[in-house]
Amino acid sequence: MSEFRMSKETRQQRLRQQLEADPFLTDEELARLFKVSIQTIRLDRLELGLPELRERTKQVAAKVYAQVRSLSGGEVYGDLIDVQLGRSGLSILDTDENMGFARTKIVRGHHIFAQANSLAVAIIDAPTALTGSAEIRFLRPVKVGERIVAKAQVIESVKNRFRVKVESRIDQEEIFHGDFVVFAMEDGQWAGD
Amino acid sequence: MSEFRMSKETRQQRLRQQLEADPFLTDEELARLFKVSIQTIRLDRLELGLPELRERTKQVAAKVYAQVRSLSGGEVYGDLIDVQLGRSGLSILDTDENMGFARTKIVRGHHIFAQANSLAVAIIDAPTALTGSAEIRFLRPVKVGERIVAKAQVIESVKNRFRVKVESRIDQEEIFHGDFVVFAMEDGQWAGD
DNA sequence: TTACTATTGGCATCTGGTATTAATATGTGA
DNA sequence: TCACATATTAATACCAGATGCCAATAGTAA
Repeated sequence: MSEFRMSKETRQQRLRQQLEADPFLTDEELARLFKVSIQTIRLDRLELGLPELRERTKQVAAKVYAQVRSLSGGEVYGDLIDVQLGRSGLSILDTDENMGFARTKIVRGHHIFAQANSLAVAIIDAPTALTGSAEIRFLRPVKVGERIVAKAQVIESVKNRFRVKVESRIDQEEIFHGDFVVFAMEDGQWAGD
Repeated sequence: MSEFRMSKETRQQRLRQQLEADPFLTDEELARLFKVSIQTIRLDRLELGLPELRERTKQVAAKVYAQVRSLSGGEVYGDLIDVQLGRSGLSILDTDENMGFARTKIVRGHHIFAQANSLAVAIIDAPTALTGSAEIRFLRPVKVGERIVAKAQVIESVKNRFRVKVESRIDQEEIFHGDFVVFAMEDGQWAGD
């Protein structure tokens, strides 16, 4: 019979945690969970500034969606500033929120790689070019919001095999470099594979 | 005045594509887009078996959410299937149209890298982990639509420095492998940088 | 008791739909 | 050209999961 009555404060804290753990709970379910009325839950959400179920769902969905899309963009990841086909190229990437880890705001390595890789491929003077291998190094973490400038240069080419060096900088400071081996190919070379 | 009237069939096809590209469109917006009434859109969705906005949103959200939550949500590129923190992990990436070059339908290397890299980082048992360097090799081109299974294994760890080997396969055939050096870090280690 | 906060209830309203039925267009074959 | 089929639009009732607002009640400390 002794129905414990949680203090408003602790209830609200737990509410926060609960929704963090599972954002797909309706107010009704939450009300049952905390043994209070639906209205109380709504008041709590209001006071805490927590959005409703649909909004939460949308936020979860949109977050990932943006992430995947950002990697899927055009043929070059970043903005191509200058290209001398077969020789060198330059691209800029403005990093943003959804390229980074939510907690640390540090840009995930594969975005930095994507910029370098797509640039390395873009400067090859051939209908199609594919990365064969690469040796890369991340020199310091990049924070969300920083602008990365990548410079690529062909340093050797033997037949259809190119070695491309890419250096990425933020304000002159080198934050990444990579040696890429890229293969140029005739159209349809791999088509019947 | 010549208002073109798309055939029902082509409209429905485009509707499908449109929702694939952006699942967050209401019937109203779709109606405007296709210049038909809202009812027509609803009939189309019914015939095509396409769920309503909220359902679509939920599905996108749930998919992400299903991925192991050991990291904060959708931090991994691909679907995390299994993780033994500090030891090994497995992820699947279903490649699609917009991961590839439009002309050749070959998946851009950085998507393959992104899967491997984020997996390598995910299996480290630390609040934060960052890629320091990597040596990678693309063994054959991947065509759009193929399913890549990446397997990662920690093969050495000295203090906060881990060497992780990742092998990516399509139907048992190895298509990529990489040696990553990943650093684990305490919370806030780079914060004041 | 009084005063105040916390909780609950009731009601109108909103969005983005489903489900159903009916009224119009529009096109096509005979 | 008429008749029928198919496609489109319209109208209405209903639902979930909310918001916003106001009034009623419970609990609690001075």
